[in-house]
Amino acid sequence: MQTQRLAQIMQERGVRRTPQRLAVWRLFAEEPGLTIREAVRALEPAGIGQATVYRSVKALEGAGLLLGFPAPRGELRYAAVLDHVHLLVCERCGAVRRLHECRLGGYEAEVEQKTGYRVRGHTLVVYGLCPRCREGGEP
Amino acid sequence: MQTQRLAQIMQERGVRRTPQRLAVWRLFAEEPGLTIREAVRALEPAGIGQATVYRSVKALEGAGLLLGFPAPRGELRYAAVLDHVHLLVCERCGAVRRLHECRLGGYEAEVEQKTGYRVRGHTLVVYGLCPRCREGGEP
DNA sequence: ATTGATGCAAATAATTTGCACCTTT
DNA sequence: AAAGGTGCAAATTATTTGCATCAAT
Repeated sequence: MQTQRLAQIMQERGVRRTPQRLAVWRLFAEEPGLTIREAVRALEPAGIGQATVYRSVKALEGAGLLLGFPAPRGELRYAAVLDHVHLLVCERCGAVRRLHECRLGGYEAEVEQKTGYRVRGHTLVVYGLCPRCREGGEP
Repeated sequence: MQTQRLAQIMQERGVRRTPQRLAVWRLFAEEPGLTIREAVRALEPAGIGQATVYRSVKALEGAGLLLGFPAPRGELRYAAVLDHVHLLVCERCGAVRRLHECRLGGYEAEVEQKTGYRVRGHTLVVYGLCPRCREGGEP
């Protein structure tokens, strides 16, 4: 995968590159939309302690390598991010897809002008029903 | 405030209009960017129990009247929403502003076409530094 | 009247911390 | 070496639940 670029970014941003953090990131890259708790369970067999998972998520999130987003039921779920990612989330079954177009470059500049904020990035999550759930089938 | 429209939406969506829920909504309208826990503390003097606050937040969120968004430090914070709202969040001090333009109508339609999802809405959170924090002053 | 909401207190689950030891830089 | 990360178990916080009672439709 883009392990290359990942390592580079970690170095640039002063986040130590440990096997545990790589494992955490890879998990969220393979299965975007997991809960931290779910990640803890998934990584337990690999001998990674829960405290480490929590700490890694924070470190990676702080470095912009993981994106948290609120999911139905008030859960906070995460997805791995390298550059810029928009997500499409099914409200019924929780499926997560990535969207690759971004129309917001100009918008960000405009916001900077109007508000005086220094904009660093944004999070866009589009919600709806995936094709299967539209049909009313089981999630 | 738009208590009018709020009541209407609650009725339409089958959410009972109780004084507690109105109080919860109003709090998040006045101070967007609170944590549920912070709301619990704020509403305690009014005699609203914590279980009620948690349940109200879920109900209002389900009805699209409250929007959750991930804040720095992995916290999930909420803001009141009537129609469609975009948020601008300061990563340093946590200040929250509303943004009123939305360029994403066409984008949603396009996503529906390309993905087969039925899109219901979206959440946009723009992150950055507010004017005060840009200067490096205390939050 | 019926159905659903509230408060309280207790139960459960999620997250953080202290510490000795091991890894990255 | 120095700085920081890890695992474990314990401690702390956050969230949910059961139940009797009350309020909204």
